[in-house]
Amino acid sequence: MPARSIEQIRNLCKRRGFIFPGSAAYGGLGSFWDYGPLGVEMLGHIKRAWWRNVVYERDDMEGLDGAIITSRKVWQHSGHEATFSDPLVDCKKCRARHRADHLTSNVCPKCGSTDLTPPRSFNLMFQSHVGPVAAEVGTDEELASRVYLRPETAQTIFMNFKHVQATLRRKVPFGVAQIGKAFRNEITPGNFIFRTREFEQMEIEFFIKPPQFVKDGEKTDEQWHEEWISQRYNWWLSLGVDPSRLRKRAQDKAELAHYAKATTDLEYLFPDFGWGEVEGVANRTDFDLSAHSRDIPEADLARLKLEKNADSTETFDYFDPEAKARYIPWVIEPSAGVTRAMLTFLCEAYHEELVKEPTPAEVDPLKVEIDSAIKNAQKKAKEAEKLRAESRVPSPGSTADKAAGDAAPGTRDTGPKHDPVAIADFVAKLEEMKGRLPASLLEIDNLLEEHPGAQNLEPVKKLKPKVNKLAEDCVRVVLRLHPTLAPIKVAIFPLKKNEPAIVDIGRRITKQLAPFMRVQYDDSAGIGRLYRRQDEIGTPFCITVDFQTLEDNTVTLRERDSMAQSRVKIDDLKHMLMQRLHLA
RNA sequence: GCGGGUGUAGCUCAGUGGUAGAGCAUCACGUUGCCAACGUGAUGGUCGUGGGUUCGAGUCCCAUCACCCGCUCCA
Repeated sequence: MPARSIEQIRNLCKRRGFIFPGSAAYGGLGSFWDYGPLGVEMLGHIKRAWWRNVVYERDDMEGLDGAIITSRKVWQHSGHEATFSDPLVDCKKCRARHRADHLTSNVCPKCGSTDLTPPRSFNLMFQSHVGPVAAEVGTDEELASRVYLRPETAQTIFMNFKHVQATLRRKVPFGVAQIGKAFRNEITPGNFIFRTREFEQMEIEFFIKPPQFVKDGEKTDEQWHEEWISQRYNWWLSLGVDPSRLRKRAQDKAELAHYAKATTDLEYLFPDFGWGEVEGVANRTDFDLSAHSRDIPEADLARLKLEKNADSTETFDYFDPEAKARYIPWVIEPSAGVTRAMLTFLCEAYHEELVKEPTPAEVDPLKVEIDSAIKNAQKKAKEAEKLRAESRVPSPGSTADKAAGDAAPGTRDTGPKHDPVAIADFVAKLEEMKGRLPASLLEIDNLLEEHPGAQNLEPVKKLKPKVNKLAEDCVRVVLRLHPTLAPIKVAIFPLKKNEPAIVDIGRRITKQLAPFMRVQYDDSAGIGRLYRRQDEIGTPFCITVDFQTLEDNTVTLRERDSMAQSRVKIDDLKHMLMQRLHLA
């Protein structure tokens, strides 16, 4: 079972050195995060895995690393300066928020009020200025020096289309990959690192023939689009994401960005907030390359709803030697978030497992308490039922309803605090799980914590810490990360830290493996605790140097997921680990 | 930005106006023959921040910041 909540992941990330809140000593800065020693390793692994897959393993791709700070002109002509901002109005009465450009009149569609705030514009791009002089906002001088932190890496790829094509002598179809930071002043960041204002992208612009030049037997833009969707989908699966939690979803026409003919999102089923986009594969047509080009024919400008570009000095076209024609290529864009990928892999890898069977002496008292909790819950359910029946008598408009009368439906239930239906469901589940103790210990722990029917019940409050304590004693947290993604690859322990011969060998193995993989030597606790620590950060292998090592030069190799142990010759360690970690 | 909630040690929390605490974690020493062992000791907090009330504020008031949950956002 993967993570039950983002909170679990956030805690683990902070506690074990993956991710810390940014600017923490000064109270933090919203939506900015610092990646710690383990986080930076994992980000690096994600990026390398992606780069290997889309650049090294293909024969039609090149790489690029463009500047983050980009001329304002780029974003004017890409359409971002005009489009990448949302004029918003708030309804003062019901507090709903609407896009001003989606309202047909000056009336709130939710409550009908006309008491709306004036539209306020949120440009999603961070801006700065090149040069030391600060000019007054909006003046020609200010606009001349204004630059934007790129909101997507894509545009620097478009700017370099001809450079890459010419210097690497590429023929269409080919693509350019880029990994780098992007910045968006999001109105609503949140869900930990899912949506942040500074994030990292992995983007490809794959240049293909425009439809009118595609010959029989060649792939159309739609076929290329499909192919990239499945390519990218498979990449996520190859790194351990379960297909039941990854889906492809084609965007509706209304959802499409200003540049796209079609977009399919890859969505992961996150805890707490459900399906969330982790990658978008867009068919951007020839929109961007045309937008940045001078000398585009009127017909094409009209088709793409573009203005004539008088600023650009280039035309981003391509001479196709086979077709003997010059054209502006179309573009398929697979675009994923690195930081979002990290959250995805962490959620997917997070597991809690019962590794120790609680004894009957520990479980039996729990059963007694569960029985009394069930009895109490049933009593509360009956009382609530009765209360509900009575409260139906006074009609809406009574004093109790007045205060909540204007609230949107579902915001506050002023009725009895117990919901008989929820309690009945809770009781049924608890009964069933009780029958499966001790195996169901974790499920009960979760049920007491999460189930709506369990809230506000006194015996449950008493029961919860006891179940939780026992669960903690019997559980291990393990990140079942794909070995490629694990921040630490191998941990090395001496079975007895006061035995110089054992310690020496442990340190020697550490030094021997260090140039090839991230290793961690640890002698600061008993062997069991050392294993658990590594499980929690997803280290695939642990090596223990023991007394037998002194006799036959073998060590214990312990595998994370199965906890199985085997003996391996020290001389074979490096080779074997390289193989099993996919490093060789 | 608006509404609701939260903020005390790395973590989980106790502390209702009178000398800042517990458990876990971390570190040191000893002990320990493979899955969160034990003993002894130690480190660690201007109680989110700033202001106010008070002889005295973790506690009461105001402001502010951050996080969480909602509000058409998309990597």
